[in-house]
Amino acid sequence: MNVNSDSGSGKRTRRTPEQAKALILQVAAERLAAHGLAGLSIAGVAKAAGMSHATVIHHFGSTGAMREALLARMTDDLLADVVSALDHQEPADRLLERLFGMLSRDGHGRLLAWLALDHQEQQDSSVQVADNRTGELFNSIVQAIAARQGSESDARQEVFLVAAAAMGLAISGDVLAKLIGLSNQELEAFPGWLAAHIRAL
Amino acid sequence: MNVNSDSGSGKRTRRTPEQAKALILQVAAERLAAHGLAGLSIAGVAKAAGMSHATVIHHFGSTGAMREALLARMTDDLLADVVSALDHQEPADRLLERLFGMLSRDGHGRLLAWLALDHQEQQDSSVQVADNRTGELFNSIVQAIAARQGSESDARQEVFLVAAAAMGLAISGDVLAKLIGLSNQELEAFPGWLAAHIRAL
DNA sequence: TTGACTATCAACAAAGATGTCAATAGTAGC
DNA sequence: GCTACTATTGACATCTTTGTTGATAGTCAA
Repeated sequence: MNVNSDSGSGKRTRRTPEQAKALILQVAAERLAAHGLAGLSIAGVAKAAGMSHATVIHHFGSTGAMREALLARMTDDLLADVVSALDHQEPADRLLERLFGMLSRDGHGRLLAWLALDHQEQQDSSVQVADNRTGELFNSIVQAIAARQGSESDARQEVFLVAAAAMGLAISGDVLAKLIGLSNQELEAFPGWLAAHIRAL
Repeated sequence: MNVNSDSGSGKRTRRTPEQAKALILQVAAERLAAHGLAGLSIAGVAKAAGMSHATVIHHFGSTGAMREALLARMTDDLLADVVSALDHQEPADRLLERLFGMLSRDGHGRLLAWLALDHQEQQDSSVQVADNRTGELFNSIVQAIAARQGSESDARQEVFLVAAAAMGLAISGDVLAKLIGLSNQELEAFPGWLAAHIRAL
């Protein structure tokens, strides 16, 4: 588990700030996937990374900042993946599969939702949950859809529907599927189903 | 704010267990709407209800049990509203408006999502997020849709889409709308738009 | 080698949440 | 009025988490 086998000796491992941040975020991502949101406590992450929690705070400033940095990194990955898929002109069903998959996997969507909920409660509008690159990506998708068919407003509604569904799927997909009686096969087929029907709109 | 102006005097207000539970849940609901999920701490609810937090625990057994009781009450309201709308044969767009509205209002969807997140992390499957009445309602809706058109599997996917979108909307509707560039008008029109296009499927 | 810089750490502080317990005080029934 | 029952309470204990601080120890440059 421990990245550093430092435990016994009194030696300190000194890293560059970049290395330290990268290590911390990597461990945090692993813990998010393994232990869920509760795994993102400052003490837990620090211990798993083989350092004191004071060090983590030293690098990120606060627990919240660390979590947002993690979200930013995961969102970077997500955006890169979507952009790459768009560049390679993958079909819509594959694209939705990727999007839904990445949001559901490794707790990304849950972290996003959790931070969004947190920010919603405080009127802390200074902190941005998602940066503007996400907005630009959404915009370009909207433009692409609108160019091919229908009005721009319809395109926005479409994208909004997909995005909202993706969030809902990531957060409570299992529960909803169970409630509705969706089989595992049907659940897996959902992205394809949605892509097919959205294309038909 | 305080329900009881008990503060100064040493008098105790003795309630029946039913009255106490009802009062606590009402105050909890108000606090959820006003202060968000953080407002559901046992101490906070108790103080707002004008009683000691030990009393709250006495009635519900634990903090988690109180929150689930609140969820159950809110879900009851939601189901009752949907069932009533179904009985009055309201058009689909009105129905979706109601559903989305109730989930977005008063933090209902957020509480639902929060509990879903919590339960997902613990493998605490003994606790049910939603009781089986919800499942029955979903099932009857699926049957109704399937009877009118298409396969039952398609109907399940449709219902699943709407449910997931509703959750996503409740949790991060504002953020998503901002990111996508959806105007307030378009956001309000979304339920109607979705109803129209789902009916066309 | 020396010194400045700072990443790192242990210890401490403070806040908050959850839950327990023994004592107290309403209330209903006798 | 008296008694049994229990809703209510303040005080206490415990745990978790976040954040601070002064000291320590790598590292690089002069």
